[in-house]
Amino acid sequence: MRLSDIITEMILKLIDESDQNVAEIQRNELAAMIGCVPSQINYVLTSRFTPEHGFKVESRRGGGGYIRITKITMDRSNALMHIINSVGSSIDSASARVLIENIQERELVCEEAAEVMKAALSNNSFKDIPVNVRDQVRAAMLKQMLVSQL
Amino acid sequence: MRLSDIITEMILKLIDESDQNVAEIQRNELAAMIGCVPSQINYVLTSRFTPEHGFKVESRRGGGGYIRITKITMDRSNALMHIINSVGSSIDSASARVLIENIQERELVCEEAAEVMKAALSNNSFKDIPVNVRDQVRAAMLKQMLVSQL
DNA sequence: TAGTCGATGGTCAGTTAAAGTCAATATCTA
DNA sequence: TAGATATTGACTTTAACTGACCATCGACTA
Repeated sequence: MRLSDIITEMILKLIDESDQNVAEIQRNELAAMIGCVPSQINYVLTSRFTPEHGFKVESRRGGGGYIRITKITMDRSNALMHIINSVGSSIDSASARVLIENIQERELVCEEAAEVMKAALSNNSFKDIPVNVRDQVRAAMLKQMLVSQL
Repeated sequence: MRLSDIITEMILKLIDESDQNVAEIQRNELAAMIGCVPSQINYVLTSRFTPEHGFKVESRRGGGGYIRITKITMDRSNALMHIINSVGSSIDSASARVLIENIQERELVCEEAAEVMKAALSNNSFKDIPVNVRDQVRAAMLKQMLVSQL
């Protein structure tokens, strides 16, 4: 059995045992328990606990640091997830705007958040970004912002 | 639990209990009560009770010395304007994140909006933007987003 | 009134305790 | 066997914590 699978199972088990769909781990501790290098934990997190997989990962460095993995379950989040997955690797300005207005109307995000998203994606913000990567950057950013609302 | 968190909570509680948004402590006494070195109190004060966090700290040495921590209250849009004006034409990722966390803590924007801002400015979103314009784009975008919340 | 002494708080450089990144290498799988 | 996936470990960054030494204040005393 692969290391990655062992780590994945451990984390899933921790989430399952918690009543909040959250697992809070200490990277070094978990690595020691499993017997792998700490950075392997990062690999698993970035390859299998991504937003696309329905997870949110937060962390803090320094003494008393931690990594918190949350499983997304709610309806609103499901709808958002669906939208996130529908955004490809590139999106033009007009489509992005329509999309944001749509999720706002459906009350998937609050008005303030929607305003911030529109501001972030505005032409004004993008004017120094080379044209050839704009739509790509916009898509990545849009997804990142939507994920933050899960 | 971290020492810093314990100290932070103690101070916040003292402020909360006072009717003037002020806590007055004796450094050595508090340190002894918690069981840490006195300078740890300073660490907490400089890392979590700064003006950016909305606090003012005054102190006096010598016999009968004290440390007085005051919570500043300011009108929301004035505070936001002040912050927008303090952002130059370029800002690095870490500074931007700190800034957003501050305005969130001070409740100048709602949590959702702050999350969106952090997501938009994350390194992840900026991956495809040429390094030489990143900080510039970030500053423009940050200001644009803050303005959207006025 | 000047000096000094005890009681405070302040500073800073160094240590420890995390987590993050990245490039090199290994292993699988189509 | 080529390309995707997995694994490793050296190096980086961030946050918390400590202790030795410094600065300031107030009171007391010669």
